[in-house]
Amino acid sequence: MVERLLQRIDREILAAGGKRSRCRAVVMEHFFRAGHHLTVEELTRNVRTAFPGIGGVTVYRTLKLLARMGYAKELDFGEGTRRYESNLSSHHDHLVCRECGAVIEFQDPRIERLQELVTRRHGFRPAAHRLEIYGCCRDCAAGGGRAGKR
Amino acid sequence: MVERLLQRIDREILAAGGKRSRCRAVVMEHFFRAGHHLTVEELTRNVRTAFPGIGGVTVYRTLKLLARMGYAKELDFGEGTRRYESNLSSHHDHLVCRECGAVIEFQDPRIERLQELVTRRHGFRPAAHRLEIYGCCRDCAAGGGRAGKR
DNA sequence: GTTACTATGAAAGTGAATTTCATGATCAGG
DNA sequence: CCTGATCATGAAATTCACTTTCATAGTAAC
Ligand SMILES: [Mn+2]
Ligand SMILES: [Mn+2]
Ligand SMILES: [Zn+2]
Ligand SMILES: [Zn+2]
Repeated sequence: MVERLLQRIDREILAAGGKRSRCRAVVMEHFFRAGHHLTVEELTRNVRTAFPGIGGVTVYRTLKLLARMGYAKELDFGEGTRRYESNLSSHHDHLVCRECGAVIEFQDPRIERLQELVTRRHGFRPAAHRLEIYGCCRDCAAGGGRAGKR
Repeated sequence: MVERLLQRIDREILAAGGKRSRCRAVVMEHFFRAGHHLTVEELTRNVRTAFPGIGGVTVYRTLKLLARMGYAKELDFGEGTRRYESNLSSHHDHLVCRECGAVIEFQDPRIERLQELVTRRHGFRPAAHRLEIYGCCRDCAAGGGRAGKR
C-alpha cells in the first residue's frame, strides 16, 4: 500500500527533475506509516531508530516537499512547532486537548456547508480553512487520562 | 471612550501591584484606537509617529499584558508573525485574503452551535476555538483590489 | 525626600525553520 | 563500465519572531 504510494511519488519527483534517494524514501515511509500529527522532531526520532544517520534537515526538506506535492499537510496547533499529517485521507478538522495533547479528528458536512454560505455572502473565494477546537478531552476531564494520542 | 477603558486598565494594573507608565499608556491608546489585526511591528510604527522613543520590546510586553488581562486577543493567520485585536467586541471568526491581506470578520451562531454539538459528541470540554477561512476577497477576485484593510 | 518597588530598552538569548556549501549519491549519454 | 552533470545530504551558519537579562529611569508608598 505504502509501497505503491512511494513509487508513485518517486516517479513524480523524477518527472520533475529530481532523483531517487534512500534517505528520503525512509523518511516518507515512516511518515506515511506513522500516526498523524507528528512534529519534525518526533518523526526524526522515529526514522533514526531504523536509519540512525539521518539528518534533521532532510526530514524538514522531505516534509516540505510532500506538502508542496500535495501529499502532506502542515498543521499548526499553536504550540510553536509545526505538525504534519498525510493528506490522503478526506478533509477533517481537529479537537486538540491542551492537557495531554490528544488530537481528535472530526468531519461535519453541516459546518462545511455553513462556511460555504459565509464566504458566498461576502463574495469571498475560499481556498482553505482551519477549524480547531481547543480544550480538555474526555479522559483528561475524567481525571488524568494520559493517552497522549496524536 | 478609550479614556475610560485606559483608566480602568490602569486601576487593574495598580491593584495587581503594577505602576502607571506613560509608555504603556501610549501603546494601549494606539492599540485600542487602531484598526484590528495589527502586528507588533505595525503597531510600533504607529506609536512611534506620536512617541518616537518607544522601544519595540515595550509594545511586545504591553500586548502580552493586555492579552493576559483579557483585553486583547492573539491571532495567528499563518504568516509567521502574530497579530493582535481588541477583545472587547463580541466573538467572531475571520476570512483572510491571501492576495491583499484583507481580513473580514464574521459571526455565525449556527456554526458555533454545531461546534458545541461536535465537542459534546466526543466528550470534549471546549475552551477556545479558531476558525479561519483563507482565500481571495471580493475585490481581489474582481481583479486587483488593493484595499488591504486589516 | 527616601526607599522600594516596577517599567524601559538595548543587547543578548532562544528555538524553530531555512539557507549555505562542501561532499556524496544518482543518472543519462557515450 | 566511465564520465560529467545535477541533485541530495547534513553540519554549520543564518534568519526571524519573540523573550529574557540587566542596568537605568520612573513611579508611588511612606
Ligand atoms: Mn488530522
Ligand atoms: Mn477580528
Ligand atoms: Zn487529554
Ligand atoms: Zn484581497
